[in-house]
Amino acid sequence: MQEMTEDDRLVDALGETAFRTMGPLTGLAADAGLSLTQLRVLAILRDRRLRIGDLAQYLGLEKSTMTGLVARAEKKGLLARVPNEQDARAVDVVVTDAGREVAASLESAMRAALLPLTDRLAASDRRRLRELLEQMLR
Amino acid sequence: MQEMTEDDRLVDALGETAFRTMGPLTGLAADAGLSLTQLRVLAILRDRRLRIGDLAQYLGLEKSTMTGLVARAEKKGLLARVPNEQDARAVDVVVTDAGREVAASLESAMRAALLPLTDRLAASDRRRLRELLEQMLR
DNA sequence: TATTGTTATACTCTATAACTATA
DNA sequence: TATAGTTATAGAGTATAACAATA
Repeated sequence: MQEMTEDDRLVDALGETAFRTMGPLTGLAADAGLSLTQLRVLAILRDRRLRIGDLAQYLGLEKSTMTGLVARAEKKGLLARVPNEQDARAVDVVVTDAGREVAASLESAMRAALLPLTDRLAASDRRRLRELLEQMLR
Repeated sequence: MQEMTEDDRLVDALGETAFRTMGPLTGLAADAGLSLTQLRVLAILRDRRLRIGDLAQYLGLEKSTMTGLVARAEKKGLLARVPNEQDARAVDVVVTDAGREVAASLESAMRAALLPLTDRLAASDRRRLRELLEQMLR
């Protein structure tokens, strides 16, 4: 049996962390009648408006997939399509007031749901972990 | 605008880390013709055999969902169903040799795919991050 | 001609409800 | 009667390919 390297162990821990984080998030989104992807779209559009194609690229999805996601969120009243002023082919996607409310209430629920994950760490370790993750993501 | 607490920032960083980790993993699994869930099943069954219901519970899915997942993986030759010896109603799921090969090759590909995520950290910081994550997950 | 978004189609994932076989 | 798993059905997410409107 091959010994795992230090970096292998880090990568494994990142993977496990991702699964343990996604679980609660998926559940919470589902409770609100949303998929994780729709939740991400809501978060992304919180402070900007993007065209369908840009949104798709941002999420690594096909344009046609984005069309469907936006259509379903629009039917729920969370997003709206508005014509792009510069380019008549393009469509801007914006969050509605209702969408903003849902996003805000989910945001706090998610923080509450993820916090228990960090229970095993002392406050100083949580701070250090936060610093390291932020640096990694920068 | 409310100031974010230290813990809020940690939770946000965990969420972002999860998304940034899942992206590459999903892509790699897809390249191998697998969903992330099927990959997890392969990993879970690496060193044990579980019944359909136990697998479902482990993953937080319905039995009927598990039936489909196993059926598709079985059709690809990665998993096999074997009758449970104690209970004639039950079915054990096991990984085939082909499944083991796929899992092993994906494992190394995944490590390679996630490593760049940690580029911005010095070796000592990567080590510290690994320690903190392992402690958190313990 | 090239690009933006939509539509048509197909497959996977997921859940709920009804069912079969066994306990 | 209760449990294990399957089947039928339905909706969401995803991709590919073909298409219409605009650039």
